[in-house]
Amino acid sequence: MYSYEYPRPSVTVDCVIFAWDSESSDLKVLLIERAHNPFAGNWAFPGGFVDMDEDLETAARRELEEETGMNDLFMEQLFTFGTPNRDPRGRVISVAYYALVSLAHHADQIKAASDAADTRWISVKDLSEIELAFDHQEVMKIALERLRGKVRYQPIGFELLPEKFPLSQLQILYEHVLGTTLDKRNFRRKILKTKLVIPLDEYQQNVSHRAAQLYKFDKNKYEQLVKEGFVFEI
Amino acid sequence: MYSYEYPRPSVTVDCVIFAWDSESSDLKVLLIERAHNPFAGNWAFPGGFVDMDEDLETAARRELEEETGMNDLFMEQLFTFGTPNRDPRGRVISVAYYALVSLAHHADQIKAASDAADTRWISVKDLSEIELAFDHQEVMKIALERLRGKVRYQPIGFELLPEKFPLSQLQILYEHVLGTTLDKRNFRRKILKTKLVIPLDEYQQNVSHRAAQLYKFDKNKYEQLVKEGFVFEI
DNA sequence: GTTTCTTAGTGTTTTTTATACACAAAGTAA
DNA sequence: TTACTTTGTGTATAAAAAACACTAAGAAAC
Repeated sequence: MYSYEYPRPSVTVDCVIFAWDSESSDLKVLLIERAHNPFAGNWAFPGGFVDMDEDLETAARRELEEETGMNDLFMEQLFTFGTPNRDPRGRVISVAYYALVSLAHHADQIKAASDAADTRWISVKDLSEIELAFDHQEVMKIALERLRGKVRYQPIGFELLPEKFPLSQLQILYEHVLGTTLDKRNFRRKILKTKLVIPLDEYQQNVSHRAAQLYKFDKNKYEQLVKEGFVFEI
Repeated sequence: MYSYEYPRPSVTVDCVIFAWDSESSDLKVLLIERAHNPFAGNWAFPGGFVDMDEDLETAARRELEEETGMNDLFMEQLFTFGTPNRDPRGRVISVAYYALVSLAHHADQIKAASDAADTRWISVKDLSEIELAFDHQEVMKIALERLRGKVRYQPIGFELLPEKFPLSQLQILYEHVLGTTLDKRNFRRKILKTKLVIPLDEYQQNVSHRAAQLYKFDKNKYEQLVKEGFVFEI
């Protein structure tokens, strides 16, 4: 154990908050423009210090709620970044989390947050051209890899969609995250075979073409099936 | 940033060092018996404080080398544990890593380490009956889940075997880690189809039955194939 | 109100991959 | 020489993945 005289690192949490924008079919992340140095004017993931009596995930959820107004989102620890000079002010070890949220579903809450002058949803595909603070480009890279890897064997894609969605939206989401194209018939067959999506007696509204049937994800059924050894796979 | 008066957590690294004992076909981890309180007499994973100017992985590799005498092992960040009261002495955040090593291959170095009175290789299957310090049972659980998950889509099983091994050893290793039985012919076909194992003109020695042909893993070829988009899968 | 445009929704065939399964040959020990 | 243990090998069946194209619905434009 360090003596009290011995310097200790600071410990922070950072949150990569992914959102799927159904309108524009675009994967976005929430970024904050830094007002002060270091990296004033650059963008950074929301984050902050971990309180001394606070659990890491609790701290991450607190940051998440502060920025989006939402709790109870899908959230998972991503990676811990601790390169000695990642923060010029001193030794800062950052435990990164990533969260998934549907932009359409929570449009109202999120809008409040994103209306703040210094907070913005930025498309993942534009991110390489933006100056990110600290090692947040690296954080982003690892978050994307994780999302890509995980979406195939855990039904987390649904966390990014509104409660009710057409299957085409789900397919487009998968295609964007995985960076591939998928055959419509094969994709629908596969999804429906899992029995994890429930068809509703509702249809898309305000579209200028045939309206698609809406479905919802049956999370309870999934959790029950997992206990029985079921493994989701796309 | 915390002011210097504000208390900060300590940050440690802990290493779950997995080894495969070919002799007894047994998966083991390296544990240290604690001499002092808290948890005197209990077993714990090797670990220690991160120096202020030291990278996290560097710290983990330093601990690993101190305990096993080996460097350059397969090692990966596992998870960061930070529940406020996981260490009764104060707030300690532990970044856990896991490493893979072949017991047979490095028998000499490891023996030196494991000969120390307080250091021992303990079979994973006996671990639930052993009193582990801190939250190390939880660490163990997560390390095993990771190993099980990862072994199927990354050729890390080879890291646990000696340089030259018969295919039967590889199969037994997979069966133990995955907790299943595998068909010999199908398993061999699958492994050979990847072209990642090179058959040698050498055979098992000192066995009281027909000696099996030895193979070695072609790591360079694997890394090259990965660049071309190859995905290992068992 | 007919035409145009866009997206929804649906089956079958072929190819690939996974699974199930058994016996002869090698080599050591008794 | 016999018994025992482990190696090493092929085929047939079942399941899953991939490839592929047209009709129907509905809104918008003319």
